[in-house]
Amino acid sequence: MQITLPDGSHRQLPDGATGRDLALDISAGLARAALAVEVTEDGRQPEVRDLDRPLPDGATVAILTFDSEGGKQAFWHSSAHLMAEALEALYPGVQFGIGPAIEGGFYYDVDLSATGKDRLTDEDLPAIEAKMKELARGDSAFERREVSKADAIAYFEEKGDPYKLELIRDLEDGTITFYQQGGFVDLCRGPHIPSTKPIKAVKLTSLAGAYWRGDESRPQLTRIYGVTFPKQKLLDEHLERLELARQRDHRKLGKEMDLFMFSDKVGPGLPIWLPKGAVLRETLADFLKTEQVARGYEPVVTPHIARLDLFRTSGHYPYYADSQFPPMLEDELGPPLPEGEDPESRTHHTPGDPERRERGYLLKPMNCPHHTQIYARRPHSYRDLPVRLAEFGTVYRYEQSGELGGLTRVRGFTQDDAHVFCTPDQVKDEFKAAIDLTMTVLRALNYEDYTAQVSLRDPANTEKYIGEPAQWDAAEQAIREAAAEMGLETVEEEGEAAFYGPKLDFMVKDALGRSWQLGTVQLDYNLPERFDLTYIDENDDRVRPVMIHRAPFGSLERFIGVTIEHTGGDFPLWLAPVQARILPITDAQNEYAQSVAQTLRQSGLRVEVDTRSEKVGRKIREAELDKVPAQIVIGAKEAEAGTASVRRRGAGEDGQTIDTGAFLVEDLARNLKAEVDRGMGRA
RNA sequence: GCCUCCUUAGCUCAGCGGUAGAGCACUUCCAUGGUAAGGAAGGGGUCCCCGGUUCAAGUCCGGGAGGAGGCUCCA
Repeated sequence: MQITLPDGSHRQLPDGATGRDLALDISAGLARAALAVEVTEDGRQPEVRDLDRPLPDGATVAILTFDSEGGKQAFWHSSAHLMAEALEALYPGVQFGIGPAIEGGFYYDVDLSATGKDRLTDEDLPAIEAKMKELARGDSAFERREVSKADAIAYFEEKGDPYKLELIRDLEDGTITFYQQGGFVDLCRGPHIPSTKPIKAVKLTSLAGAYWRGDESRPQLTRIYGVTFPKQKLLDEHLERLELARQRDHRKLGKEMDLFMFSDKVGPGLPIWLPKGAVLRETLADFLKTEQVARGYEPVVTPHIARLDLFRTSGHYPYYADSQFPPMLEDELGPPLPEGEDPESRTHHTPGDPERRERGYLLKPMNCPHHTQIYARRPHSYRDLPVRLAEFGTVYRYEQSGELGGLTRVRGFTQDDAHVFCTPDQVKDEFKAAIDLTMTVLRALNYEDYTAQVSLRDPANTEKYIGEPAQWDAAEQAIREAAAEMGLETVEEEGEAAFYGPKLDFMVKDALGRSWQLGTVQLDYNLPERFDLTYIDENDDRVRPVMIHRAPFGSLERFIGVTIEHTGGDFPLWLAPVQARILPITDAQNEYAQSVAQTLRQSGLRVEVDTRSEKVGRKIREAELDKVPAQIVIGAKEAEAGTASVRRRGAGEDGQTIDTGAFLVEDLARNLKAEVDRGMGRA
């Protein structure tokens, strides 16, 4: 038989040869490192398979080692099985859910209720790790076996594992495989590595509760997360990388750099912006406001609350009542309370009952309902459109307590929101313009590593969306076309749409690799309908406008949180809360330093003066740690000559130039100001 | 909301039944030093909150609040 390698070369092997045979044919070293193979048969998707399965004639085959993604996945998946084997040895009777490989490791969901062990804690993990290493040294092969559905069911009924049985019942007969290593048998599609032996370094990282099949109404299993490596050194490096990521965590940097805080008394998920953090917000907002003026947006300002009726019309209330702060009720117009019900309970959540027409106010969860009222204040001609209303609007959402985190998930946040009201003909151009604005924003902050996601309806769950299916189809198609015409590569995600329409989301990753939605452009045919918005077209007919919701940052909170991590706190000059710090060498230069600071401030720069009686070395060190981009050293020479020496942050590392030289103070001010303007795209 | 973990000085953390500790920060004094930490002295704590066990509780037990990582949900 003939096998093609990824480089295009061919190998002749005897019929029935396996991946291992192929690896051996190439080199003994590769055979030792080989974990699995990736097989591509004519015209099919590549498939990762066990090393010891016979190869199909004529296929293209890549040998996978731990260096490849597929190799890692097989390695970690096998590690999950190894952990399961260890758990079964330590806790007989343990029942298993699913145990997949994930990005950066693996987990297994287990139910310990039948073992007498009521719960697992961190202290139990080292024993499990030790057992895994012991079993791994036993060098048991992962053996694949095809079984009939009946046999599979019989096995797990005998074993008493209801979760596996449920999984098997959903599978088709004839496609079921078991894998066994040592005494442990698991239902598994594979692939696996040949044996447990390469699993040398093991770290179980955390415990979490996870509902069976992600369903809150089903039992909660214990999820054990772990990661393994073929060498201890790789594990050490992995842990070191995690530690470095933690150094970039915006919660840590935000505290160190004095950007924002939380207070128990103010409340969870309600960030408080400190002076330096407020500068970030305002600078970003100014940057966007300037862009928006150039793009035909008009600013508006609306209140933080509105009558419940506004949100009844918009559909936010009562359907999303449990993710909103409880309404402020004035009185109740509905039927009397049922016998025995505490009237107090009615002053909080009263979701879901449209007959009970409470009167009151709601903290706004979105700005759009308010904006519809601005549009609706007078009749519009098609000649007026598009109308683009922009507001940095602060909204409040009652996120579940377990969901809150730093600045990326909060309960009160400010959207750089705008709503474009346009004719159906204008939708595509307006949508494209919003994409362009979002990309401009991301470019200004040097974001390159983002993905654009088309968020679509969940076809299996259409009742949670408002509006007509035909409109949804049209809207989803319009988004695809606009993105394609903007040259944007997109991925499509079902079930991620807003309840009122599909959207295009810009996703970026944080320091820990979690993906967050920042910018978003959303298409909405529904609110115009609900609020009966119209314009008069060329034929003097009343026609529905289309609404586009868009927020290039998404929210200032999340955007800044992610940007802190993206930059590691090293903000570009235009964004840095303190752009320059003057460092007099001795107290004798303090006065001159103040005059330099004054000159720079008059150019609009944010400047501090470090007048402490410390050595320059100390002042420079601390300016570096505070991530001040321009450090301006002033000694007797500068004071004499009317100049200032500039040291840029990061200088001195790797033998770089330490200072960029002495400038006349006026020139320095002009240079820095020009750099700021360039950064904001206003050169 | 559920699971696991955490909460001690402004910050980072040690202490884990017997009168609260370190480094940094802060204050004062000395030193006036040219590109990443000069020296000395000093001040600073309801050990998250509420109960319980104990002669004695940051320390053990229960409950609560807040935070972290997951799960679920998501406008």
